[in-house]
Amino acid sequence: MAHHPADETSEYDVARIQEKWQAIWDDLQPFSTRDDGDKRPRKYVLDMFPYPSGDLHMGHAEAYALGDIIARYWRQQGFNVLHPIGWDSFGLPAENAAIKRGIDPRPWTEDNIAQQKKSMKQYAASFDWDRVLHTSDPGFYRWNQWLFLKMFESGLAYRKASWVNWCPKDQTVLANEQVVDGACERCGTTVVKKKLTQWYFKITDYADRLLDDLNQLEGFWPAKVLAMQRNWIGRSQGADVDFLIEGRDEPLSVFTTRPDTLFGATFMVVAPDSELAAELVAGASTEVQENFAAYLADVQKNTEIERQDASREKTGVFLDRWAINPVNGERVPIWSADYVLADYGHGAIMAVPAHDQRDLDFARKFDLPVRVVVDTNAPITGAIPIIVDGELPDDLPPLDPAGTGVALAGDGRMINSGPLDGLSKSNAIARMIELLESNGTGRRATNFRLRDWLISRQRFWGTPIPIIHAHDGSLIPVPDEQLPLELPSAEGLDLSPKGTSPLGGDAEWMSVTNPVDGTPAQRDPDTMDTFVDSSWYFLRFLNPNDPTQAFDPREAEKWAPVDQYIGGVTHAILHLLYARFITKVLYDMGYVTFTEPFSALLNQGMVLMDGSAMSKSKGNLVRLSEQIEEHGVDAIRLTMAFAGPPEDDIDWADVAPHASAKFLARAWRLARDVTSAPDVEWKNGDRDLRRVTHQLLADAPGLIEAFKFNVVVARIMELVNATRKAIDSGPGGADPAVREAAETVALCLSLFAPYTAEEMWEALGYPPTVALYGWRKADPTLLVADSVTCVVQVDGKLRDRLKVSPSIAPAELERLARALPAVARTVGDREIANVIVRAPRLVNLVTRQRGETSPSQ
RNA sequence: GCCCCCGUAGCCCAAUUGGCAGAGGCAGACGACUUAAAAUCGUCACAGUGAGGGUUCGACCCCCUCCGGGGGCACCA
Repeated sequence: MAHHPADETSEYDVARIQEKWQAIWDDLQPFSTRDDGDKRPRKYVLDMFPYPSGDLHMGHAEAYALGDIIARYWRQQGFNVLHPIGWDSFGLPAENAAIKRGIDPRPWTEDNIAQQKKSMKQYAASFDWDRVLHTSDPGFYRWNQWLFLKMFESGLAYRKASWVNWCPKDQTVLANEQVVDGACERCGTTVVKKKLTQWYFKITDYADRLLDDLNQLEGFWPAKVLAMQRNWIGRSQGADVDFLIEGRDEPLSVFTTRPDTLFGATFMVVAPDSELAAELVAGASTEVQENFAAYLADVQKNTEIERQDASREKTGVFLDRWAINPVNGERVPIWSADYVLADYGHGAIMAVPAHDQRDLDFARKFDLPVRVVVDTNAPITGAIPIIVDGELPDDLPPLDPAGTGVALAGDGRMINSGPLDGLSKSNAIARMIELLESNGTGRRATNFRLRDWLISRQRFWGTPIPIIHAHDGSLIPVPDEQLPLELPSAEGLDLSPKGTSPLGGDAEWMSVTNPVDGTPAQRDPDTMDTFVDSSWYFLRFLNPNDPTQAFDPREAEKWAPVDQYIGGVTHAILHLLYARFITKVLYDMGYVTFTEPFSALLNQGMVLMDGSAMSKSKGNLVRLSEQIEEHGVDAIRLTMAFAGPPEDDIDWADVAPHASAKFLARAWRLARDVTSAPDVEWKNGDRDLRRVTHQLLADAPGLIEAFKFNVVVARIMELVNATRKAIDSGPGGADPAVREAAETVALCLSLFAPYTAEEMWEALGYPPTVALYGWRKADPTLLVADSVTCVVQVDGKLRDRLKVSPSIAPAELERLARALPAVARTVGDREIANVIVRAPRLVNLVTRQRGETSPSQ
């Protein structure tokens, strides 16, 4: 009782404790990573940085609780842990709030950051507060501009005119990744197509590496995220095939994954919105041109949602042009239809209706020929159809896709295909590619679903693109000494969405002198996608205030890549793909020595209320500030950790923060009830309690590293219960084992409930701070039980138990088991056929009827 | 349509990866303390693992089929 100051109440007063320790931590700065002479091994633990729209919410509370457990864990294990935080402070919410209130986005953003920072400190997140960054800070986005210019120099940033996704509400273009089910990811408005000249990053140059390097992350990233990334990149292997076009000099190339079916190509289709279609139709009759123009107009009225509806009727027009099949010299008609996409492959396909469902649907609609070239009923080694007793079954489906309407997509043997006849699908593909390559009419080819990353935005609140448009149309980088190219004040600017960049309305800002020849020129009025900011911010944390470089490569060598990244699965594709891409670009440029930015990834689930995501409109919003007010920070953090596996969603209706608070008070009371001095000899303590303590010391690290935080909390509860029992009805509060147990509880709790842990640690007679006190190793002699329970089974059923030494010999164990009365009774007059002994845990006696030599049939 | 994940007490979740189904918590019942209540402390009850089949001496765990829930991709040639 002597170890806590008398002037403090004996109540567990959450508000008082929180205030007290925030002041101490501010003073001691226990989580700073400034010391260059630090010889400890390093860990970089990073939480995805928040968007400063309002105060922290329950989702932040979960993410930052989990990230903080990991950061505190590695510190406790003796690592020098870098755990920084910053704000993703550019973007639409600030801009929209500014428009709504008629103010500049800056103060709104700054207020929110100040609020969130205060809340994070209260939440006891162990961030290094010396390394804060904001992406809307010119000191940060200056290096965004540097990155852009590096990309521009190396040809990875380029402008092109194309049909882009356009959100009519936000009045801005969207990256492919920001279009979900044909609607704007942000506001849900149906996205339309618009032809614009925009800036792109050439991520497709890295498609192979982005896909192949995912293998390195296997086991360290959630399998789900790896699958989503692989799906998104969508690599297809096949061949390009060149078709001659009558009346055209250049052949037309198509991409196909099924070059084996080239003999079955009966028509070609080009995307209506492609250059190719326009060119082909230009040489056709007036009637065809009119038909095509009408069709194209029709297609462009369709929204993405309508176009992606695969069940809708096929549409198209004949272009009255003809192509020559390079393998059999056949003339095939060329059609245009919107089921072919302009920006995939070559914007044109060879149609093989017998073996492709889309082509078959089209052929049936427009009465085009269907020719089967793969006998999908012919037997293939290891594939269907199944041969029964050496005979083919006689109920095989007919090879009549035109009649049945079902394309024959399966494997089989080639027919009607000249030199390919008799080959299996995979052999025919290989053979056809050889043929095409030797004739010079085709070649092996790969295509990706992934498109280049559209990075320009027609909005104000983002990084200005550092390019000057000369009067002759040439693109000139803003000279380095003129960076940062700062955003002007929003005052007097019309930020409201109108389809053109607000910056374009600032004539003074827009006008610039061409740095090459001194002539008048214009700035680029667009700003960058905020995903550019977050694609490299983890490197900026290494020297967040360095005015001379984006990051110090030597610091990157020390700390990067990020050892543990923590964030929501909502960023499984976009942010992670872009960060992986930019990391590879920086690697190629020689700035970093690694190719993947995040060595390990943990996705936390969502916090729900009554089964669905919280929202004001649903009326199921739980306010973090109110939860903290009611239960305390520690109880909320603990509840987040204890609710279940981190990647599972937490339904706040299913968890009990008040129970966490009760448990923490219970733990805290242990420290108060310890009556021995800090220097007692633990080895004289109660052995049973010590065993529980040391079992936890032995198991906790592995459980934390496996992210089984809920299990660790359960085990701490177990130790608290055992300690309570020892105090109240065991050896009592003076027993050294009770002190050892209470100290262990404090050490473990410091990961989850820092305030309670500090308070206990102080009450137990130690100076601050428990967060920097190292982990204690378990005593192996306390991990071996004096005796273990051995299960005795007869025919797999539990019949009795034995208390035996852990080191008992199998033969001895079997003898003891056979001698048990319950065993003898169960075996009866049956004969023991087999004995399985897994000393010291289990004996299983397998019996059979006397006289039988083998188990009955 | 294709691919992936998950189904364990009323509820949230464990189970050393094939060896006693229960660590922990919520909710519940009972008891102690109290004039009473709250808080606290203690005791107790509750499932045979979504269904069916298979492999095995032995299956929550591995295999197959089905049911239920969740997620990703999808006119990408």
